[in-house]
Amino acid sequence: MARQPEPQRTVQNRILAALPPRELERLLPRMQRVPIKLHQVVHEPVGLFTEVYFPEEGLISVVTSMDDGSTIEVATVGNEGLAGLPVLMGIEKVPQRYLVQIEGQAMRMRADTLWQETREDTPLRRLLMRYQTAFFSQIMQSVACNGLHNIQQRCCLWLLRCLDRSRSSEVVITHEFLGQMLGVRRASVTEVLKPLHAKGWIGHRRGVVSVLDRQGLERVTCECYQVVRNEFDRMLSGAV
Amino acid sequence: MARQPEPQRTVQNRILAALPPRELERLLPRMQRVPIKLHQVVHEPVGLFTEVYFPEEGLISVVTSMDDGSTIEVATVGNEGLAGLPVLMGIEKVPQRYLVQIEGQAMRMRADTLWQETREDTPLRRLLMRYQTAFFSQIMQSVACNGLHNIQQRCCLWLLRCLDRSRSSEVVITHEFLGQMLGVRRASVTEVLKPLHAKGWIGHRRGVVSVLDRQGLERVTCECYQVVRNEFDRMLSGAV
DNA sequence: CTACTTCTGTCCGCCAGCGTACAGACCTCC
DNA sequence: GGAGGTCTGTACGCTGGCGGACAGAAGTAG
Repeated sequence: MARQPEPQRTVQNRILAALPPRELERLLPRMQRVPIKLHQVVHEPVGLFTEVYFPEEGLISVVTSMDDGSTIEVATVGNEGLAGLPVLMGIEKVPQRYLVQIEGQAMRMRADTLWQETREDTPLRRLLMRYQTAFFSQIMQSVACNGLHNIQQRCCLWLLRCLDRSRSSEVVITHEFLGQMLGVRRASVTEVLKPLHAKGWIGHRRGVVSVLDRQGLERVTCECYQVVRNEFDRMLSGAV
Repeated sequence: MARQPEPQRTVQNRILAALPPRELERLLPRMQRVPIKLHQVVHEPVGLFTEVYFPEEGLISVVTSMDDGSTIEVATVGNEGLAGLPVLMGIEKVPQRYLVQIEGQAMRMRADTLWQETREDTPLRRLLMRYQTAFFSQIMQSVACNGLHNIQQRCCLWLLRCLDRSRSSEVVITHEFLGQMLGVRRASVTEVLKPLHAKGWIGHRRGVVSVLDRQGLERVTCECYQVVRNEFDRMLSGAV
């Protein structure tokens, strides 16, 4: 698919896009469209949240580390959301790392601007609160998923989520890194990918996994994929 | 420990207790102190959130079920929090079940009252937002915990959390039920409790686990216990 | 006291995933 | 083209937890 240069006017972030046009117009000057680069760290556990990101394309992972050095992804943020909810809550520091998993671009806003813009009952605040609830559901579902589902299911889930946020069907990631996202050994990743490859659902290149058959993956993923998707749709569609 | 009848004036819920006195006084008439009974369901996935609960004593679990009938706890709410955050967000339905795990009492408020009271930038809203951020951290830590830690660690963690919310050291629960909270087999619970019993850290009665040695449990639990505790303290203490 | 239910302890074989290790494949840079 | 780093495939033994089952213990109702 040829990459079309986006006109600056349309925003691809679903929250921003849902704003009343005049409100969006008012806010646009306070934001900047910036590229988000692979493995760029948007927030460190030690630092302050000085800026927030509304992704338009690409994916930001929220990752936790344990004392023993093991890491695991605890949430993802794509064009349906915002990386920086704590700012909305008046909090500037959280113990998780936010890092870019898939390249793309995002609308960036200063943290204090967001804070000002959401103190009153504005359309933006309403939308963000709905998003927040869906985000809660996403994480809660992940708690359950990590407790109940096996590596292959979770690996497919992860690939599908990436796919939804990427315009390409190629995911740039090593098995080692993917293992860190899933909280498992590198070798386990290789092992669960093998049968998927054998069935022709995915392709390989060094450091790249490409999805060839979405339906295939959807068949072996756990229900968590749909549950979370539905919940986001419900929240962003305006249902109570 | 003899159970003292609480004077109606003091609230044991940490959020309410942190309100400015006049604000609390204003809100008290809009709340009711109610007992919360073992296994009482505070919110069903199908129903509406008509009321919210600020627990004073006892514990409310947030539980998710999968299509295959397996269940697992995804969060807990004690006297540090509120069961009903989605209401704050203008949402009335969530796909999780809220059920009482440890008896006690809570301050109950109508959902629409909470909504009205938190539309503006009130002290209650500020506190709830801080709580919300800590709650996010709790759930994220649980995602990691379920992905990385073993059953014994998680079981101890669960017992400790109960203990923190209970005035007694006895937790009324069957292995079957505890298994459902942890997302594991009933027999696995029996197995991980055995060594704890052998070390004299816990005692048994049919349907009851009593904690005899906190320190012992803390030694084998994963770091998640402290991480979450610290995060709640940080949020409720007012740090940014 | 008896009958019945429910809860707990235990045991079996089994398998997913772990830790570890090593060799070959791939890419990049010189 | 060659050297060196990095990524991937695979293998081996081990263990934690599973599914399933059953017997005995502890309550409960009659």
